[in-house]
Amino acid sequence: MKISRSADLRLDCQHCPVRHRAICAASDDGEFERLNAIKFYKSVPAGQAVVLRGEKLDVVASIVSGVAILSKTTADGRMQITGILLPSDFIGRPGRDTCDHDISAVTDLTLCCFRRRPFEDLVERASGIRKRLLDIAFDELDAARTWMLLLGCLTAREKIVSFLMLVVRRSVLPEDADQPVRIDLPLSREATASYLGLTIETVSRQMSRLRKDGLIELETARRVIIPDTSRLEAELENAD
Amino acid sequence: MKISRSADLRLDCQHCPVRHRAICAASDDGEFERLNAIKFYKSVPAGQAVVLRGEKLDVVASIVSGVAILSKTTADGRMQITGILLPSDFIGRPGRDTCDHDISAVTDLTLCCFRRRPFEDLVERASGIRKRLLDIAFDELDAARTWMLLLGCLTAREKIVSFLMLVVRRSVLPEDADQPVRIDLPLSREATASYLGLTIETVSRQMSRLRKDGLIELETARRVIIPDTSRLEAELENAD
DNA sequence: GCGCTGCCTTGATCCATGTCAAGACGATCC
DNA sequence: GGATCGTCTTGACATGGATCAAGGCAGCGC
Repeated sequence: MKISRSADLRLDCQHCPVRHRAICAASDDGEFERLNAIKFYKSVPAGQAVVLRGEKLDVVASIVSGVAILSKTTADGRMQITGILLPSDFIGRPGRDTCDHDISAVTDLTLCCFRRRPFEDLVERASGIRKRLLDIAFDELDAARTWMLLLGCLTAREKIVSFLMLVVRRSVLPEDADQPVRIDLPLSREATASYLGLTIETVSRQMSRLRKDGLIELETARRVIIPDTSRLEAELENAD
Repeated sequence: MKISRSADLRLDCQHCPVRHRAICAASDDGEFERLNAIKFYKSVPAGQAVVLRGEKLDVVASIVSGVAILSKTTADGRMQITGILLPSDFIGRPGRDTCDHDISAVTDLTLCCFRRRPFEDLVERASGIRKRLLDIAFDELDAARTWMLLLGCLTAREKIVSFLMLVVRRSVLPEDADQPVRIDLPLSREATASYLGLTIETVSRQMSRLRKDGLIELETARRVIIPDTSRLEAELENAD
């Protein structure tokens, strides 16, 4: 990733939308100040790569706004999306200067970046950040393993329902979940297919079947209304 | 996991087979002494669970000898193995007292355990252990994501070849890899199937096809001879 | 309005892998 | 040796999802 500071970004930690969930969340005042001192913002336009596999990556970052994907690709071009990155999610690997993933921006992205070395030094000294980092790593690991269950064992319909419920959980407040819910899918059909280990056509067909079964309505291809989330979730009673 | 100390285990760190690869690897003398002071050994017989999903787990541990598996299961019994644990691999999650996985012993197991709280305290104070732990977590994460590519994109044959090569890499010295190699598969056909997101029958058939194609020989079902590892690996030229 | 272009949907067909079923093989016990 | 049991292999068949192919539809530039 080229480190091009975005002069037009004047975000301030006080008003940062991810202040309480990102890597900086658990830091006390002193740690926070030091993080603040070394941070800089960066924008990445939709569709552009943030890093490619094997490239040098000498920053770590939090996503402030936008959606990115982590992916791996086979030599002959088959791609698997291994994670969606939403605001507050963490990018990069302390202790290593290369990346073994492709990361790319799905929408326009704002990143809060830290040069890796100063960040590592800070992690050494700041126990709040350190704990948060370790927790983030283990949470990601749990999520990856949960996704392995999905990829290896679930049917196409269960995969789609799992994906819809994932978006609901990340974008709807728990207290609103018993009413009809409208969600915007962060991924195209193609990206969804790649995330779920399916093809575009299968994703599309299963969406149509869920619509015919009355479990969802499609306002547009990317905007979904779920009249009753518990009924949709019930489709997973054999899964999870 | 019940903490039953094994009185008959008198292993000593000096002669520990995983001394240089496990969580203790990067620790300096002082840290090492303190780890040593709180460690205790535990045996788990083959087939027995180490922890079940949701159970309390108030220790962390390194595998000293034997093979264990991490797995997740759906409500109706479909199982996905999410990782194989071999000697030097790490079990447990600092900072959390429950486990969201099943872990079970495939062979008789010897674990080097640390009660979680004292271990966490030590991690706070010992930077060598801390770095090693973070590195282990990120390595596991990379491995999990690589496996997602396998589960989502590879064919049955490619999955089997990947698995065989994985065992080769973990059990054969690099300098011996250009000669015919004999490996003992750590998993039954059933467990292999579950690891690869396949059925027993498909695993068995693909092994037979690899045999007919002259890429492997089957001394027994679990003991495989690979006359030419590079030729086997070439089967993956479209994958990875 | 019209014609692109990119994304999505739907239908027809195919095939890799799953499912069901029948042995084969090896270990263990008597 | 023979019976039994668990594990593995092989065959016949079924099917979920992939592939191939043909439009539909919304956004955008002209």
